[in-house]
Amino acid sequence: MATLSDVARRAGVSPATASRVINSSSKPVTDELRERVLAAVAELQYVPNAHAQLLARSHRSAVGVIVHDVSDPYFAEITRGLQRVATDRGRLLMICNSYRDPDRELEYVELLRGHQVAALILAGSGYHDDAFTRQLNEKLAAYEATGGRVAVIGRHEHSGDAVMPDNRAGGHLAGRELCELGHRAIGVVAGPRILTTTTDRLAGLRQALTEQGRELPERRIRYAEFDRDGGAEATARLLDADPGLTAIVALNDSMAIGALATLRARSLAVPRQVSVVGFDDMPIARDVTPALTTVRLPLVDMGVRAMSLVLGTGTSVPRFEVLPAELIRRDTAGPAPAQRRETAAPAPRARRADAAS
Amino acid sequence: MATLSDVARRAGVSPATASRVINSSSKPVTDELRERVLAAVAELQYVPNAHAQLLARSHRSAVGVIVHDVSDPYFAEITRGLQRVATDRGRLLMICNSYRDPDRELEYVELLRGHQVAALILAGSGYHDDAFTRQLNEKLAAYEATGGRVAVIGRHEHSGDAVMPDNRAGGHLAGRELCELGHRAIGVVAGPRILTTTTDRLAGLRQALTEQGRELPERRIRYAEFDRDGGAEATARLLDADPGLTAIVALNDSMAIGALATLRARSLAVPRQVSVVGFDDMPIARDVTPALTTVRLPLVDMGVRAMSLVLGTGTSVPRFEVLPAELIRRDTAGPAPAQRRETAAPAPRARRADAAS
DNA sequence: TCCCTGCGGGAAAGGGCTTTCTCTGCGGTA
DNA sequence: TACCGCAGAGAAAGCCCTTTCCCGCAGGGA
Repeated sequence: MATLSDVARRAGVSPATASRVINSSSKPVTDELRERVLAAVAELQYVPNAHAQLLARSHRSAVGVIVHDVSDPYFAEITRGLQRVATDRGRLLMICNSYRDPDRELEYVELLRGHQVAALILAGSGYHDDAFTRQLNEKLAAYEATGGRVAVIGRHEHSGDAVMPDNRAGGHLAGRELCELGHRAIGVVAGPRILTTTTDRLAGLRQALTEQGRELPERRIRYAEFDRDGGAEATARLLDADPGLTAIVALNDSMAIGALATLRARSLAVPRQVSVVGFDDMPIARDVTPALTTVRLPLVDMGVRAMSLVLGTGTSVPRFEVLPAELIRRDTAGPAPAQRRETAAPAPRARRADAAS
Repeated sequence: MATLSDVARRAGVSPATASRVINSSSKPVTDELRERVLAAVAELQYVPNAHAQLLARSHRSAVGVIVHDVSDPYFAEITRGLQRVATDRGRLLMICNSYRDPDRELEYVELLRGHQVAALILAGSGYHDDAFTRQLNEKLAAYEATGGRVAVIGRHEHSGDAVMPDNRAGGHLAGRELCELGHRAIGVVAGPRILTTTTDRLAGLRQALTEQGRELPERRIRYAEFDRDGGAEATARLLDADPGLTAIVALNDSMAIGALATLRARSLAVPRQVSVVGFDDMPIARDVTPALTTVRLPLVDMGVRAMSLVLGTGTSVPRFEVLPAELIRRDTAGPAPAQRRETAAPAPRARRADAAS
């Protein structure tokens, strides 16, 4: 690889001058030398060694991001928001997938710190695991102590800046909707119980049912992986245990899609026999058939906010933003079947949130 | 940030010794000093500066990847394959999204070269743009000249190692299937015409139709963005121009999903009135309703192969691997409607490639 | 007792870049 | 004419590590 001194030598100038030309520094350089340097750069196909640059420069510019899995639409959307702001501000993003492995998360914090990122963003559910949470907080605190900025998305156990989707309110929306549609036998297809996202959404759901005089016994909940296959499998277990279920809440849309697959395989009509409500409103939700009724989270916006917090001026008080959830009514949730319905169907209203395009 | 000399000072040893302990070098260090160093590391929360390390060490380890968009399932799958091999070999991946912008692609090649990646993988369609192709090849050649390894996935215009899905054969499969089902009025929802992927798939499709005595006039092709909305929009234009179409080939699954949305919005039954065939077989294809008949590409495997090529021993002859396409029959392609059907329906056969799970 | 060997440790030389500091030479002012 | 100031270039000091080279010392063999 050609180095800066190669360029300088070829142009017949000092490395200092070459550097100034290449970085268009404020220090003036005569046009003639500038030309010579530029020519040498082109001839040698010179590209500065980024590591040497980062070492020599003092200011850090890249931002580290740790997500569960970028290819999961939930995180893809959040990442889109992060990217948008980062690109606007000329920041590079280093994105790492933890695949929901707490140890890997810890490792990545170290790795990114080692890469001298200016800020760190952790997106995705926290864990009900005190030892891990303590360790993570220690590492984050150490990082912040050296001037690093930290923001978390969707996890409340860290003390720094945080952007939180209102998971609890979202769960509540889903629960209330199904109650109003007259459902009593409601099953839940949940993500891993160690995730705070799971328990938060579940808590809101349970609260809604309780308010309506229903309840949510443990036997109507199945925990599985937070993905399509997990949802399919949990739904199967749920139906095996209680064939009389008239509604299923899936704690994210991927699981909801799995639930729909299982229902289809068992020839249960949606929503005539069984209603389904998802969570997140990822893009594909409107394209499955029937289109998925779900709880929308402003995913892109969450990313935008988190990145803005972290790149903005730091305050000593950690900021905490809660972004609202919203119920999107499409076609998978309908009135409970008559023989099981307990209350009158609600007044008619527009049932579709968005037209097919 | 604590530095190595901070650690060394605190432990009362030289930086050399500290470095040896931290990197568990082969050079022996007495247990006592080792302990002291480790203690100092823990107390100071020391993390080595990755840039300094990379500068000091000679060997490059990270691998750069340029894709159109990781959150696009096509690339998500490829990336999964890349990751798998990279992780096995202890390599870090730097993934960059070009968002199908050739200039950004060029920039990223420079950027990754600057970051001293050991290898570079470009995934995604090439462009019908000679000036760009030449520039890219120059940059890649310059990189290879300094010992870098390069592999491309799905683009044939570069001379190095390449992994190619058989786009042409895939197009042929889709075309033949629809011909055998008796379709004559076949429309195509295509990606941007500047992409080689588009033209390759189109060429195979056209060949199949020609072989069956049909043809594929330009007026039955609509070009649009390679995503869901592009597919929806192109399908609408196609149907407006020719309402008598009995089949639509979408040149990727995202577009196919858009096509299904448009057909649904126009109350055209799939596959009774209009058949649809997609391309890629991304995971969601089996979960839409009706489940999507599509051409499967071994996406994960493509990633695995490319990474293996690039991390394997280099040969002077560039290797070129073509991976086969396969038709996956699900529920969106059926016999042409009777009044339009031109040949007898084919012999009955199993129509579903995979059971609902 | 002396020398050689080998182990454990440190000094120091990079690695490629940025940036401050220094130096030279010129034009302008008193 | 003497001096000051400044523009433009280079020298050199880091940035933080790794790794080679070298040194001192203890133990073993002659």
